[in-house]
Parts: sequence; C-alpha cells; structure tokens
Amino acid sequence: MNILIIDDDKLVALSLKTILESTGRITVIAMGENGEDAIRLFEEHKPDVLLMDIRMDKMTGLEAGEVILKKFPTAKILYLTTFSDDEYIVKALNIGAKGYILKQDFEGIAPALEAVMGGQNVFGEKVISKLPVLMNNKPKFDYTEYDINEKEQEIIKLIAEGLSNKEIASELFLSEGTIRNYLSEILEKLSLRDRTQLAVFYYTNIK
Amino acid sequence: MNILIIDDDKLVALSLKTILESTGRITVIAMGENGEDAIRLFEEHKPDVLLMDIRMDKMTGLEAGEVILKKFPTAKILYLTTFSDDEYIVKALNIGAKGYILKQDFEGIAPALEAVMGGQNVFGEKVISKLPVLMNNKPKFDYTEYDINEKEQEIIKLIAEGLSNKEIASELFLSEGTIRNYLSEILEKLSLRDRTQLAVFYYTNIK
DNA sequence: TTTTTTATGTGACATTTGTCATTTTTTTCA
DNA sequence: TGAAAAAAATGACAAATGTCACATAAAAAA
Repeated sequence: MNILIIDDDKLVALSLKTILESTGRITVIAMGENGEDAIRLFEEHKPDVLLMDIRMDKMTGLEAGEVILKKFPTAKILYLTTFSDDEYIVKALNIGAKGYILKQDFEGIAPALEAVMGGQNVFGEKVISKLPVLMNNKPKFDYTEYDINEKEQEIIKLIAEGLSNKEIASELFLSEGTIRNYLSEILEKLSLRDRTQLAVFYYTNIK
Repeated sequence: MNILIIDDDKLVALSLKTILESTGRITVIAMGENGEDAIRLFEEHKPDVLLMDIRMDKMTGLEAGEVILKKFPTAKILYLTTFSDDEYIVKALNIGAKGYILKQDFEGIAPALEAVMGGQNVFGEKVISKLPVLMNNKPKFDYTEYDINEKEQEIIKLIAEGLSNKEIASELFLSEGTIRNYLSEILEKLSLRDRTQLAVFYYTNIK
C-alpha cells in the first residue's frame, strides 16, 4: 500500500514513515509539509491513502482535503490530529474524509491505514464519543443581532421551559407586569406573536 | 491477536475464520452462534476482540454485547451486519461497541480488527454517512401510550409550529371551538397546562 | 447634588386561551 | 331504517396573555 504523509513537523513525519514502513506492508511514496504539498504530491503519486495533519501553516489539511476530494472523489484521506480539535471533526466528516485519529495512538495508525485501505472509516476513541454532541450543534445563535440583552435571554429560556409569566416573575423576583413587558419587547424584536411561537423559535433556532 | 467469532450462519463464521487466519496475524480462539455463546465464550477465552453478528436468534448481538461490556468494560466488540440496519447503529454506539461494519466488505474485516485492536473505532462507509440523521433521532415517541389519536397528533404538530387556535381551525376546516376542545383533551392526556408547554413537550420528546 | 438614563412596575384594555356542560351533526352498523 | 357512538360545534366563563401609555425607583453620569 502506497501512502503520502503530510505533516508540518518533519520529525513527526519521519517517525511516522519509520513506524509505518516497519510493518512491511506500507510504503511511503512521498512526504510533504503543508496543504499545497498535499495537493501537488497527491496528483503526482496518486497514493492509496493520504495521511495528513489537520492543522498546518499556509493551507490547513481540511482545505487541501477539500480540493483533493473535489478532483478525486475516491481519494482516501485519513486525518491526524494532535489533540482532538472538536471544531474540525464534523468538518472533516462532511468533506468526506475516511477517518480522524490521534497522533498519540502510535500503534493504532498502521492498522487504521489498512482498514481505510479496505474501505472502512476509522475514528479515534475520543473522537467518536464527541460526535453526538457535535452533530447536534446548531450554529450558535447570535442574540446581539436582535438586540436581546441578558435578562431577555433569561426570560426566553424560561418561556422555552413552559413557565407562565407569574412563574417567571417569581423565579426572577420581578413583578408579573414586568415580565409581560419584557416578553412584549422580545416578541417585537423577534417578530413573533406569542410565547408559543417564541418557544418554537427557541427550539428551532437556539437550542 | 486472538478473536472470538459469533455468527448464527455457520458457513459465514467458517469463511470468516479462514479469511482472518490467512493473514497470519489473527487467531480465532473460539466460535459460537448466538448471544449466549458469546457471553459464555467471552468469559472463557477473554479474546482481544469479539467479532459478532448483530442479528441472531435467542439473544441479539446487542443484548449480548451489553452484558459483556457491563462485566468487562474494556471489551472490544466489533459488530458485523448483513445490510446496514439503521436502528442498530446508534444502539451499538451507545453500548460502547468499537465498530460496525458490513459483512460484504470482505477485505476490510481483517484490517478493521487490527485497527480496533489498536484502539480505534471502525465503521463501514454507509454507516458513517447515516450517523448524522440517526444521532438526532429521538426514540420514536409512542402516541398510543397517551391515547392520542391522529387528529390530535395533527393539532399538536400545528401548535408546535406556533399556530393559533383560529389558524389551526382554518387549516383543518374545523371551528375554533373544536380546536379548543381538542387542545384541552390533549393537555389533559399529557398532563400539561397550556399550548406553550405542549410545544416544549413536542420539541423535547417528539421531534 | 441634580440630571439623565435605565430598570421596574402599574393599570387598563382587547384578545386569546383553556375548561366545561351541552347541543348538533355525522358516522357506524345492527 | 333508526338507535348508538363518534365527531364537531356552541356558549359561557375565568384566567392568562400581550400591548400600551404612563408612573416610580434605582443607577449612572453630569
């Protein structure tokens, strides 16, 4: 199996090469240290698998991967990461990477490569446990865009828990009338009609 | 690496054994054909990895896996499936399986085992692409448990879209009063107080 | 300090909401 | 057909809701 290694830390890249080639079943046909190298070397060598660091100077592994996968949709890319950078996991999956594993898992890398070669997807232990949370994540809602202050946010949250104005009032040590006024303001700002629509808005846009 | 194979199709089990042992790095220390075998043989042999079919008579692979993982939390279980049975994927992940791959991926199985041995998680191609959808899916809500009929469900849905009684009435060609009555019924059945709580209930338990 | 701003509260009002008892209409099916 | 059951509607009511104009209190700025 021919692979291409991309890592901006030359020492890491070299160690990887040594480890992998010691298996006798893997050949490192080229190495590079940034995203541009990745693209160029991939086109040049068409490796079976591209083993690439996710964060590098110039062009990140993700950007490079995107370019490569666009041109070669069957390319098999396995990302390496130093410490599970949450933000990248979902992105990597979306562009169609075959895996995402931690550099620390030394012994795990060679078998992972072979599994990818065999058509599987491979993810490090901690990566998979984070998936449920990451998947669900709506893009964080920007309250400031609607000019909604903290107290208003608090009220929104309580309404989205199903509390009545009276209950909210006692929860926040304010009078019921005040809550009503706040709510009125909130509805105005979000162009909604009533508390139910607000709750719906909350669940579809915020939480 | 010592592995235990559990599959109720003896032919499949035997083929697997042949394929895997031909690698020279895998030893099949035992084979079984149902969940009970799995539990018994696992305790007896403590294999490095348990390769198990997910649907079998008597006790499913999932149930067996649950029992085993309860007793041996570090057990490495890799599920095999004939054709990606959506319902099981999430369940398998939840109980802590290390992977879920298709039997069809013949060449992929041995490397997958090695990757799992090396601490990775392995998933078949189609499996991973389904994850986003499956994760989000709450356990299907059982309306019948609350004696909620179809019309009521329809009304619940519309309330959860933020419609007023009048709007719902016109949407369903019923009078507003009727909607009110229906809603009243629904709230009673679900032990809720008002439409906002119903919307909240919808987003937290149903959709 | 006084002034200004901000936060909180009040009261009045129309509307919507949820409950309930009862009636009317429609459907079922014996 | 016609009696029984189910579905839809009505009317009356209390409570909650949302809006608005305005009052009061508290905090910040001058």
